[in-house]
Amino acid sequence: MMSKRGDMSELVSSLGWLDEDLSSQDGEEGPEMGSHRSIGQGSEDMEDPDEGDDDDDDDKAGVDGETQMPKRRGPKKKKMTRARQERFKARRSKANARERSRMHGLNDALDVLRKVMPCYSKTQKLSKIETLRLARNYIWALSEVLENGQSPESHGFVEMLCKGLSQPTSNLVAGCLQLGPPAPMLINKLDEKPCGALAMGGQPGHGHPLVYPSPGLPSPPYGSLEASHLLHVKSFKGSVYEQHPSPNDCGSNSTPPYEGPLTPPLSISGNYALKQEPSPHEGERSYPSHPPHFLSSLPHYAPSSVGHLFPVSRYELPLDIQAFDSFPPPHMVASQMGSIYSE
DNA sequence: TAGGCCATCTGGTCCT
DNA sequence: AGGACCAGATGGCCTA
Repeated sequence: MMSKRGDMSELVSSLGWLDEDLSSQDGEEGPEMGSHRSIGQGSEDMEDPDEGDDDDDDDKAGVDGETQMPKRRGPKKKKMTRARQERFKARRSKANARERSRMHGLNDALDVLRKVMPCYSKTQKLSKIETLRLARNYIWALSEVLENGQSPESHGFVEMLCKGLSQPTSNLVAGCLQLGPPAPMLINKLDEKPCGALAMGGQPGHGHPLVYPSPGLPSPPYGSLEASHLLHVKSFKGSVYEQHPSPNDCGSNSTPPYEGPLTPPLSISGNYALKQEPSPHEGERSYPSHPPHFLSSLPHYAPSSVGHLFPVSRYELPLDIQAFDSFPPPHMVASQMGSIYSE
């Protein structure tokens, strides 16, 4: 398959805008990146700002409308002097480094987010998209707890958490929420144990073989529980199936569940005996109409304070997981989240 | 081997 | 002018 980039490369090269030296730019950056790295350098970035007025903007000439000039007319300033090459390379290299740094910051933030999710695994990281989906669901579910009094032990709560998640992620979450109350000795051993094993056999009397494995489902391990995350699941003392869904559960309360165009239907629904009805509004977002009120108590933080992201290794959940018989009260959630951004 | 996920490079656009 | 942000492209790695 000839890629677009490949096409551009050929085009640019044929126009003589490329200097063979450029193909080795950014050589200091990582082992990857192959031949495509030098593509697209016929843009204005290549132009030397010192070259005079009549040299520039021949790209824009074709865009500005009145004149239907072709973008490139004739062999103008196609020569890449050594100095220009060096300038361009330096600029590109700096931009690449910034972009890498920016993406690393984004990934660090995602890691932090993963760690405050109700299910966290060192060995089986949630993908980026699944992390975001689970976070959305978690906020949504907590808001239901706070605003509508929905029980975090209810079947609807778990259903909300798993809404739109992929099958393995749903199993991971469901498996983690199957845990009984954390025992101190158990907590220390949770790190490396797949939560599936815990759910199935680690907690006799609490682990109900209702969630998985299920025929056709991938087998655990999907992850394990961090001790700090047991705070999120401590309220799940028994199986979620020890209760019948109440009229307050998400399926019937005022806040319609999210039914976005997400991943394929959840097999977990079978395990939970949940009904995954196809949404009549596929593609529409159906979030709660207003943000959870506990979020309003979160401290404001300037983006700049998040810019230098706190090292993940230094991040600790400040909540005492033993302190609550149920979900942490909103103000604790808020303070916890506030502490994330106060470093 | 196909597909999913990811990191990286890149050029364009917007903002300060 | 330079940086931040974004989206597209690409190739590597992993797994079913």
